[in-house]
Amino acid sequence: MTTHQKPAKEKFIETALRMFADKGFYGVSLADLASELGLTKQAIIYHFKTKDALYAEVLSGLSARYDAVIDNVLAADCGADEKWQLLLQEMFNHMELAPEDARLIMRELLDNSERAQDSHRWYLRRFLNECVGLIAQTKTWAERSLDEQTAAVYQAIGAINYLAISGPTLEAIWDKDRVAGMNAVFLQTLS
Amino acid sequence: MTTHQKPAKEKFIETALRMFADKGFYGVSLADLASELGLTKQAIIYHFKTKDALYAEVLSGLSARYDAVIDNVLAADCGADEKWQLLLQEMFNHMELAPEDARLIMRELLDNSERAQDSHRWYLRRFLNECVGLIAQTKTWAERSLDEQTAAVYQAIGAINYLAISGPTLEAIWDKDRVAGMNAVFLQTLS
DNA sequence: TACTAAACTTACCGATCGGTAAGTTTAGTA
DNA sequence: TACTAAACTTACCGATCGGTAAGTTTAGTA
Repeated sequence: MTTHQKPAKEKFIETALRMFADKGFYGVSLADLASELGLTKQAIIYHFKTKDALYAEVLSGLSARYDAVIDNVLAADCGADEKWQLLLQEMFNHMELAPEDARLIMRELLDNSERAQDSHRWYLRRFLNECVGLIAQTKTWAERSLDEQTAAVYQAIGAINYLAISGPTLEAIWDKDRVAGMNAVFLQTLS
Repeated sequence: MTTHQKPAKEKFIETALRMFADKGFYGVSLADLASELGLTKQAIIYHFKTKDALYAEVLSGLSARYDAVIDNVLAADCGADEKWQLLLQEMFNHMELAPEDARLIMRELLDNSERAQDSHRWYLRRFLNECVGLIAQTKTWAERSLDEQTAAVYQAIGAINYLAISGPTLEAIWDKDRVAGMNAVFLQTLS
Protein backbone atom coordinates (compact mmCIF):
# COMPACT_ATOMS: atom_id res chain seq x y z
CA MET A 1 0.00 0.00 0.00
CA THR A 2 0.92 3.66 -0.01
CA THR A 3 2.27 3.44 3.52
CA HIS A 4 4.81 0.83 2.35
CA GLN A 5 5.60 2.35 -1.03
CA LYS A 6 7.13 5.57 0.18
CA PRO A 7 9.89 4.20 2.43
CA ALA A 8 10.88 1.77 -0.37
CA LYS A 9 11.09 4.54 -2.97
CA GLU A 10 13.04 6.72 -0.56
CA LYS A 11 15.58 3.93 -0.13
CA PHE A 12 15.91 3.80 -3.94
CA ILE A 13 16.40 7.56 -4.14
CA GLU A 14 18.89 7.66 -1.26
CA THR A 15 21.04 4.96 -2.84
CA ALA A 16 20.77 6.53 -6.28
CA LEU A 17 21.83 9.92 -4.93
CA ARG A 18 24.88 8.46 -3.26
CA MET A 19 25.91 6.51 -6.37
CA PHE A 20 25.28 9.41 -8.78
CA ALA A 21 27.25 11.68 -6.44
CA ASP A 22 30.13 9.18 -6.37
CA LYS A 23 30.35 8.19 -10.04
CA GLY A 24 28.20 10.61 -12.00
CA PHE A 25 25.02 9.97 -14.00
CA TYR A 26 26.72 8.09 -16.83
CA GLY A 27 28.99 6.19 -14.43
CA VAL A 28 26.08 4.39 -12.79
CA SER A 29 23.94 1.89 -14.71
CA LEU A 30 20.52 0.74 -13.59
CA ALA A 31 22.06 -2.71 -13.12
CA ASP A 32 24.74 -1.26 -10.80
CA LEU A 33 22.12 0.51 -8.75
CA ALA A 34 19.83 -2.54 -8.59
CA SER A 35 22.74 -4.73 -7.52
CA GLU A 36 23.50 -2.30 -4.69
CA LEU A 37 19.84 -2.50 -3.65
CA GLY A 38 19.79 -6.31 -3.91
CA LEU A 39 17.13 -6.20 -6.64
CA THR A 40 16.88 -6.34 -10.42
CA LYS A 41 16.96 -3.22 -12.53
CA GLN A 42 13.34 -3.76 -13.53
CA ALA A 43 12.36 -3.04 -9.92
CA ILE A 44 13.79 0.44 -10.47
CA ILE A 45 11.99 0.82 -13.79
CA TYR A 46 8.76 -0.20 -12.06
CA HIS A 47 9.07 2.65 -9.55
CA PHE A 48 10.53 5.39 -11.78
CA LYS A 49 9.85 4.36 -15.41
CA THR A 50 13.15 5.79 -16.73
CA LYS A 51 16.66 6.48 -15.48
CA ASP A 52 16.20 10.17 -16.24
CA ALA A 53 13.01 10.28 -14.17
CA LEU A 54 14.87 8.66 -11.27
CA TYR A 55 17.60 11.28 -11.56
CA ALA A 56 14.98 14.02 -11.67
CA GLU A 57 13.47 12.67 -8.43
CA VAL A 58 16.92 12.58 -6.86
CA LEU A 59 17.46 16.25 -7.75
CA SER A 60 13.93 17.12 -6.69
CA GLY A 61 14.53 15.62 -3.24
CA LEU A 62 17.81 17.48 -3.00
CA SER A 63 16.19 20.82 -3.85
CA ALA A 64 13.40 20.11 -1.35
CA ARG A 65 16.01 19.84 1.40
CA TYR A 66 17.46 23.23 0.39
CA ASP A 67 14.01 24.77 0.16
CA ALA A 68 13.44 23.58 3.73
CA VAL A 69 16.70 25.21 4.81
CA ILE A 70 15.85 28.58 3.30
CA ASP A 71 12.24 28.43 4.54
CA ASN A 72 13.56 27.93 8.06
CA VAL A 73 15.94 30.85 7.69
CA LEU A 74 13.30 33.20 6.25
CA ALA A 75 10.99 32.34 9.16
CA ALA A 76 13.66 33.34 11.71
CA ASP A 77 12.94 36.37 13.90
CA CYS A 78 15.80 38.67 12.80
CA GLY A 79 16.92 41.10 10.10
CA ALA A 80 18.09 40.27 6.56
CA ASP A 81 21.78 40.52 7.44
CA GLU A 82 21.45 38.03 10.28
CA LYS A 83 19.32 35.78 8.04
CA TRP A 84 21.99 35.75 5.35
CA GLN A 85 24.61 34.76 7.94
CA LEU A 86 22.23 32.14 9.29
CA LEU A 87 21.66 30.77 5.79
CA LEU A 88 25.40 30.34 5.20
CA GLN A 89 25.73 28.62 8.57
CA GLU A 90 22.76 26.32 7.92
CA MET A 91 23.99 25.39 4.46
CA PHE A 92 27.42 24.74 5.85
CA ASN A 93 25.98 22.45 8.53
CA HIS A 94 23.86 20.64 5.97
CA MET A 95 26.82 20.04 3.70
CA GLU A 96 28.83 18.61 6.57
CA LEU A 97 26.05 16.19 7.46
CA ALA A 98 25.31 15.24 3.84
CA PRO A 99 28.52 15.56 1.80
CA GLU A 100 26.98 13.44 -0.95
CA ASP A 101 24.57 16.34 -1.58
CA ALA A 102 27.56 18.63 -2.01
CA ARG A 103 29.20 16.20 -4.42
CA LEU A 104 26.09 15.92 -6.57
CA ILE A 105 25.64 19.69 -6.69
CA MET A 106 29.26 20.09 -7.76
CA ARG A 107 28.67 17.62 -10.59
CA GLU A 108 25.60 19.60 -11.60
CA LEU A 109 27.64 22.81 -11.66
CA LEU A 110 30.22 21.10 -13.87
CA ASP A 111 27.57 19.76 -16.22
CA ASN A 112 25.63 23.04 -16.33
CA SER A 113 27.81 24.91 -18.80
CA GLU A 114 27.41 22.18 -21.42
CA ARG A 115 23.82 20.93 -21.39
CA ALA A 116 22.40 24.26 -20.34
CA GLN A 117 18.88 23.79 -21.64
CA ASP A 118 18.21 20.59 -19.70
CA SER A 119 15.23 20.19 -17.43
CA HIS A 120 17.43 19.01 -14.54
CA ARG A 121 18.80 22.37 -13.60
CA TRP A 122 15.55 24.10 -12.85
CA TYR A 123 15.29 22.19 -9.60
CA LEU A 124 18.02 24.28 -7.96
CA ARG A 125 16.96 27.50 -9.64
CA ARG A 126 14.09 28.17 -7.24
CA PHE A 127 16.44 27.83 -4.30
CA LEU A 128 18.94 30.18 -5.92
CA ASN A 129 16.24 32.78 -6.56
CA GLU A 130 15.22 32.69 -2.90
CA CYS A 131 18.85 33.19 -1.92
CA VAL A 132 19.20 36.18 -4.24
CA GLY A 133 15.96 37.59 -2.85
CA LEU A 134 17.44 37.39 0.64
CA ILE A 135 20.87 38.81 -0.14
CA ALA A 136 19.21 41.72 -1.94
CA GLN A 137 17.88 42.86 1.45
CA THR A 138 21.24 42.90 3.24
CA LYS A 139 23.08 46.17 3.86
CA THR A 140 26.13 45.08 1.89
CA TRP A 141 24.29 43.98 -1.25
CA ALA A 142 21.08 46.04 -1.30
CA GLU A 143 22.47 48.71 -3.64
CA ARG A 144 24.32 46.34 -5.95
CA SER A 145 22.90 45.04 -9.24
CA LEU A 146 20.96 41.80 -9.55
CA ASP A 147 23.85 40.28 -11.44
CA GLU A 148 26.26 41.12 -8.64
CA GLN A 149 23.89 39.67 -6.06
CA THR A 150 23.52 36.50 -8.12
CA ALA A 151 27.29 36.16 -8.42
CA ALA A 152 27.70 36.60 -4.66
CA VAL A 153 25.19 33.82 -3.98
CA TYR A 154 26.83 31.58 -6.56
CA GLN A 155 30.24 32.15 -5.04
CA ALA A 156 29.10 31.51 -1.48
CA ILE A 157 27.38 28.27 -2.38
CA GLY A 158 30.38 27.17 -4.40
CA ALA A 159 32.80 27.87 -1.59
CA ILE A 160 30.69 25.94 0.90
CA ASN A 161 30.32 23.06 -1.54
CA TYR A 162 33.99 22.83 -2.22
CA LEU A 163 34.87 22.70 1.46
CA ALA A 164 32.22 20.03 1.97
CA ILE A 165 33.77 17.93 -0.78
CA SER A 166 37.17 18.37 0.82
CA GLY A 167 35.70 17.55 4.24
CA PRO A 168 36.27 13.77 4.27
CA THR A 169 39.85 14.22 3.07
CA LEU A 170 40.58 16.95 5.62
CA GLU A 171 39.07 14.98 8.51
CA ALA A 172 41.16 11.99 7.55
CA ILE A 173 44.41 13.94 7.95
CA TRP A 174 43.37 16.44 10.62
CA ASP A 175 41.45 15.85 13.84
CA LYS A 176 37.84 16.98 14.09
CA ASP A 177 38.59 19.94 16.39
CA ARG A 178 40.97 21.36 13.85
CA VAL A 179 38.42 21.04 11.05
CA ALA A 180 35.85 22.71 13.31
CA GLY A 181 38.28 25.56 13.95
CA MET A 182 38.84 25.99 10.24
CA ASN A 183 35.09 26.04 9.68
CA ALA A 184 34.75 29.08 11.94
CA VAL A 185 37.46 30.92 10.03
CA PHE A 186 35.89 29.85 6.78
CA LEU A 187 32.49 31.33 7.59
CA GLN A 188 34.10 34.60 8.75
CA THR A 189 35.99 34.86 5.47
CA LEU A 190 32.85 34.20 3.48
CA SER A 191 30.80 36.98 5.06
CA MET B 1 56.23 9.91 -40.32
CA THR B 2 56.98 10.95 -36.77
CA THR B 3 56.95 14.63 -37.71
CA HIS B 4 53.30 14.32 -38.83
CA GLN B 5 52.13 11.94 -36.12
CA LYS B 6 52.64 14.24 -33.14
CA PRO B 7 50.45 17.20 -34.19
CA ALA B 8 47.67 14.73 -35.09
CA LYS B 9 47.84 12.99 -31.72
CA GLU B 10 47.90 16.35 -29.94
CA LYS B 11 44.71 17.35 -31.73
CA PHE B 12 43.14 14.09 -30.52
CA ILE B 13 44.26 14.74 -26.94
CA GLU B 14 43.14 18.38 -26.97
CA THR B 15 39.68 17.46 -28.17
CA ALA B 16 39.44 14.54 -25.75
CA LEU B 17 40.42 16.76 -22.82
CA ARG B 18 37.77 19.31 -23.67
CA MET B 19 35.07 16.66 -24.07
CA PHE B 20 36.04 14.73 -20.93
CA ALA B 21 36.11 18.02 -19.01
CA ASP B 22 32.64 18.92 -20.32
CA LYS B 23 30.85 15.58 -19.96
CA GLY B 24 33.05 13.31 -17.88
CA PHE B 25 34.80 10.07 -18.83
CA TYR B 26 31.63 7.97 -19.05
CA GLY B 27 29.70 10.76 -20.76
CA VAL B 28 31.93 10.68 -23.84
CA SER B 29 32.04 7.64 -26.14
CA LEU B 30 34.80 6.97 -28.63
CA ALA B 31 32.19 7.47 -31.35
CA ASP B 32 31.31 10.91 -29.94
CA LEU B 33 34.94 11.91 -29.89
CA ALA B 34 35.61 10.55 -33.38
CA SER B 35 32.59 12.39 -34.72
CA GLU B 36 33.91 15.64 -33.25
CA LEU B 37 37.25 14.96 -34.96
CA GLY B 38 35.59 14.06 -38.26
CA LEU B 39 36.98 10.52 -38.14
CA THR B 40 35.90 7.02 -37.13
CA LYS B 41 36.46 5.70 -33.63
CA GLN B 42 38.98 3.19 -34.97
CA ALA B 43 41.28 6.08 -35.82
CA ILE B 44 41.38 6.81 -32.08
CA ILE B 45 41.98 3.15 -31.25
CA TYR B 46 44.83 3.13 -33.76
CA HIS B 47 46.61 5.97 -31.93
CA PHE B 48 45.82 5.08 -28.32
CA LYS B 49 44.78 1.39 -28.28
CA THR B 50 42.15 1.87 -25.52
CA LYS B 51 39.89 4.60 -24.18
CA ASP B 52 41.60 4.33 -20.79
CA ALA B 53 45.00 4.83 -22.40
CA LEU B 54 43.70 7.94 -24.18
CA TYR B 55 42.41 9.28 -20.88
CA ALA B 56 45.75 8.52 -19.26
CA GLU B 57 47.52 10.52 -21.97
CA VAL B 58 45.08 13.39 -21.44
CA LEU B 59 45.90 13.43 -17.71
CA SER B 60 49.58 13.01 -18.43
CA GLY B 61 49.56 16.08 -20.67
CA LEU B 62 47.67 18.01 -18.01
CA SER B 63 50.17 17.10 -15.30
CA ALA B 64 53.05 18.01 -17.64
CA ARG B 65 51.61 21.52 -17.88
CA TYR B 66 51.51 21.81 -14.09
CA ASP B 67 54.98 20.36 -13.77
CA ALA B 68 56.13 23.11 -16.12
CA VAL B 69 54.42 25.71 -13.94
CA ILE B 70 56.09 24.53 -10.74
CA ASP B 71 59.46 24.07 -12.45
CA ASN B 72 59.29 27.71 -13.56
CA VAL B 73 58.40 28.83 -10.06
CA LEU B 74 61.16 26.80 -8.40
CA ALA B 75 63.69 28.29 -10.83
CA ALA B 76 62.69 31.84 -9.86
CA ASP B 77 65.27 33.98 -8.09
CA CYS B 78 63.51 34.55 -4.76
CA GLY B 79 62.72 32.99 -1.37
CA ALA B 80 60.26 30.19 -0.63
CA ASP B 81 57.52 32.57 0.57
CA GLU B 82 57.66 34.58 -2.64
CA LYS B 83 57.78 31.33 -4.65
CA TRP B 84 54.63 30.06 -2.96
CA GLN B 85 52.85 33.33 -3.79
CA LEU B 86 54.17 33.12 -7.32
CA LEU B 87 52.92 29.53 -7.64
CA LEU B 88 49.41 30.53 -6.61
CA GLN B 89 49.50 33.41 -9.09
CA GLU B 90 50.79 31.22 -11.92
CA MET B 91 48.24 28.50 -11.26
CA PHE B 92 45.53 31.09 -11.15
CA ASN B 93 46.64 32.53 -14.49
CA HIS B 94 46.85 29.07 -16.01
CA MET B 95 43.33 28.20 -14.86
CA GLU B 96 41.97 31.40 -16.37
CA LEU B 97 43.58 30.63 -19.72
CA ALA B 98 42.63 26.94 -19.68
CA PRO B 99 39.38 26.53 -17.73
CA GLU B 100 38.88 23.08 -19.25
CA ASP B 101 41.95 21.97 -17.27
CA ALA B 102 40.26 23.22 -14.10
CA ARG B 103 37.06 21.39 -14.97
CA LEU B 104 38.85 18.10 -15.56
CA ILE B 105 40.80 18.41 -12.31
CA MET B 106 37.57 19.08 -10.43
CA ARG B 107 36.10 15.91 -11.92
CA GLU B 108 39.20 14.01 -10.86
CA LEU B 109 38.83 15.35 -7.30
CA LEU B 110 35.20 14.23 -7.29
CA ASP B 111 36.09 10.78 -8.59
CA ASN B 112 39.08 10.38 -6.28
CA SER B 113 37.27 9.41 -3.11
CA GLU B 114 35.55 6.48 -4.84
CA ARG B 115 38.01 4.75 -7.17
CA ALA B 116 41.01 5.63 -5.00
CA GLN B 117 43.33 2.88 -6.19
CA ASP B 118 43.16 3.80 -9.86
CA SER B 119 46.26 4.45 -11.89
CA HIS B 120 44.88 7.77 -13.16
CA ARG B 121 45.44 9.75 -10.02
CA TRP B 122 49.16 9.31 -9.76
CA TYR B 123 49.65 11.77 -12.57
CA LEU B 124 48.76 14.73 -10.34
CA ARG B 125 50.47 13.29 -7.28
CA ARG B 126 53.94 14.29 -8.39
CA PHE B 127 52.80 17.87 -8.84
CA LEU B 128 51.16 17.84 -5.41
CA ASN B 129 54.34 16.52 -3.81
CA GLU B 130 56.35 19.35 -5.35
CA CYS B 131 53.82 21.84 -4.01
CA VAL B 132 54.06 20.39 -0.51
CA GLY B 133 57.83 20.46 -0.76
CA LEU B 134 57.65 24.17 -1.54
CA ILE B 135 55.10 25.16 1.09
CA ALA B 136 57.16 23.28 3.71
CA GLN B 137 59.86 25.92 3.24
CA THR B 138 57.63 28.94 3.81
CA LYS B 139 57.68 30.77 7.14
CA THR B 140 54.00 30.15 7.80
CA TRP B 141 54.07 26.39 7.19
CA ALA B 142 57.63 25.29 7.97
CA GLU B 143 56.85 24.21 11.53
CA ARG B 144 53.52 22.54 10.76
CA SER B 145 53.07 18.83 10.16
CA LEU B 146 53.23 17.23 6.71
CA ASP B 147 49.51 16.53 6.91
CA GLU B 148 48.75 20.19 7.58
CA GLN B 149 50.98 21.26 4.72
CA THR B 150 49.25 18.78 2.41
CA ALA B 151 45.85 20.07 3.44
CA ALA B 152 46.90 23.65 2.81
CA VAL B 153 48.07 22.78 -0.71
CA TYR B 154 44.91 20.81 -1.38
CA GLN B 155 42.75 23.72 -0.22
CA ALA B 156 44.61 26.33 -2.24
CA ILE B 157 44.39 24.30 -5.45
CA GLY B 158 40.73 23.58 -4.81
CA ALA B 159 39.90 27.22 -4.25
CA ILE B 160 41.68 28.26 -7.43
CA ASN B 161 39.97 25.49 -9.38
CA TYR B 162 36.55 26.42 -8.15
CA LEU B 163 36.97 30.07 -9.11
CA ALA B 164 38.23 28.99 -12.53
CA ILE B 165 35.12 26.89 -13.05
CA SER B 166 32.98 29.83 -12.02
CA GLY B 167 34.99 32.14 -14.28
CA PRO B 168 32.94 31.86 -17.48
CA THR B 169 29.71 32.35 -15.54
CA LEU B 170 31.08 35.33 -13.64
CA GLU B 171 32.49 37.00 -16.74
CA ALA B 172 29.14 36.60 -18.45
CA ILE B 173 27.34 38.62 -15.76
CA TRP B 174 30.15 40.92 -14.64
CA ASP B 175 32.57 42.92 -16.74
CA LYS B 176 36.18 41.82 -17.04
CA ASP B 177 37.54 44.60 -14.82
CA ARG B 178 35.31 43.53 -11.99
CA VAL B 179 36.42 39.89 -12.31
CA ALA B 180 40.03 41.07 -12.35
CA GLY B 181 39.41 43.08 -9.17
CA MET B 182 37.87 40.05 -7.51
CA ASN B 183 40.87 37.97 -8.53
CA ALA B 184 43.22 40.27 -6.62
CA VAL B 185 41.08 40.00 -3.49
CA PHE B 186 40.87 36.27 -4.00
CA LEU B 187 44.64 35.79 -4.06
CA GLN B 188 45.06 37.97 -0.97
CA THR B 189 42.51 35.88 0.92
CA LEU B 190 44.23 32.70 -0.13
CA SER B 191 47.67 33.66 1.17
C1' DT C 1 57.86 3.44 -60.86
C1' DA C 2 57.89 0.04 -56.88
C1' DC C 3 57.82 -0.20 -52.25
C1' DT C 4 56.86 0.79 -47.38
C1' DA C 5 55.04 2.48 -43.21
C1' DA C 6 51.58 5.54 -41.23
C1' DA C 7 46.99 6.62 -40.89
C1' DC C 8 43.23 5.58 -41.58
C1' DT C 9 38.11 2.83 -42.95
C1' DT C 10 35.03 -1.17 -43.29
C1' DA C 11 33.21 -5.01 -41.24
C1' DC C 12 32.42 -7.22 -37.40
C1' DC C 13 32.17 -8.96 -32.25
C1' DG C 14 30.47 -9.97 -27.45
C1' DA C 15 28.98 -7.28 -23.57
C1' DT C 16 26.19 -4.02 -21.67
C1' DC C 17 23.01 -0.20 -22.03
C1' DG C 18 18.08 1.50 -20.95
C1' DG C 19 13.67 -0.15 -21.57
C1' DT C 20 9.19 -3.33 -22.77
C1' DA C 21 6.14 -7.04 -21.89
C1' DA C 22 4.48 -10.73 -19.47
C1' DG C 23 4.55 -13.46 -15.80
C1' DT C 24 4.99 -14.36 -10.33
C1' DT C 25 5.20 -13.44 -5.44
C1' DT C 26 3.73 -10.86 -1.36
C1' DA C 27 0.72 -8.67 1.68
C1' DG C 28 -3.38 -6.76 2.93
C1' DT C 29 -8.83 -7.04 2.53
C1' DA C 30 -13.56 -8.79 2.73
C1' DT D 1 -10.69 -18.71 1.65
C1' DA D 2 -10.93 -15.74 -2.67
C1' DC D 3 -9.51 -11.69 -4.48
C1' DT D 4 -6.72 -7.61 -5.55
C1' DA D 5 -3.13 -4.36 -6.09
C1' DA D 6 1.74 -3.51 -5.21
C1' DA D 7 6.19 -4.97 -5.88
C1' DC D 8 8.65 -7.38 -7.82
C1' DT D 9 11.35 -11.27 -11.46
C1' DT D 10 12.14 -13.58 -15.91
C1' DA D 11 12.69 -13.17 -20.58
C1' DC D 12 13.63 -10.49 -24.07
C1' DC D 13 14.74 -6.30 -27.37
C1' DG D 14 17.31 -2.96 -30.41
C1' DA D 15 20.96 0.32 -29.78
C1' DT D 16 25.33 1.38 -28.40
C1' DC D 17 29.53 0.37 -25.94
C1' DG D 18 34.78 -0.49 -26.36
C1' DG D 19 37.60 -3.20 -29.04
C1' DT D 20 39.64 -6.74 -32.90
C1' DA D 21 40.92 -7.91 -37.46
C1' DA D 22 41.55 -7.12 -42.06
C1' DG D 23 41.52 -4.31 -45.64
C1' DT D 24 42.53 0.56 -48.11
C1' DT D 25 44.38 5.13 -48.83
C1' DT D 26 48.07 8.52 -48.34
C1' DA D 27 52.55 10.25 -48.36
C1' DG D 28 57.25 9.86 -48.39
C1' DT D 29 61.57 7.06 -50.24
C1' DA D 30 64.87 4.88 -53.31
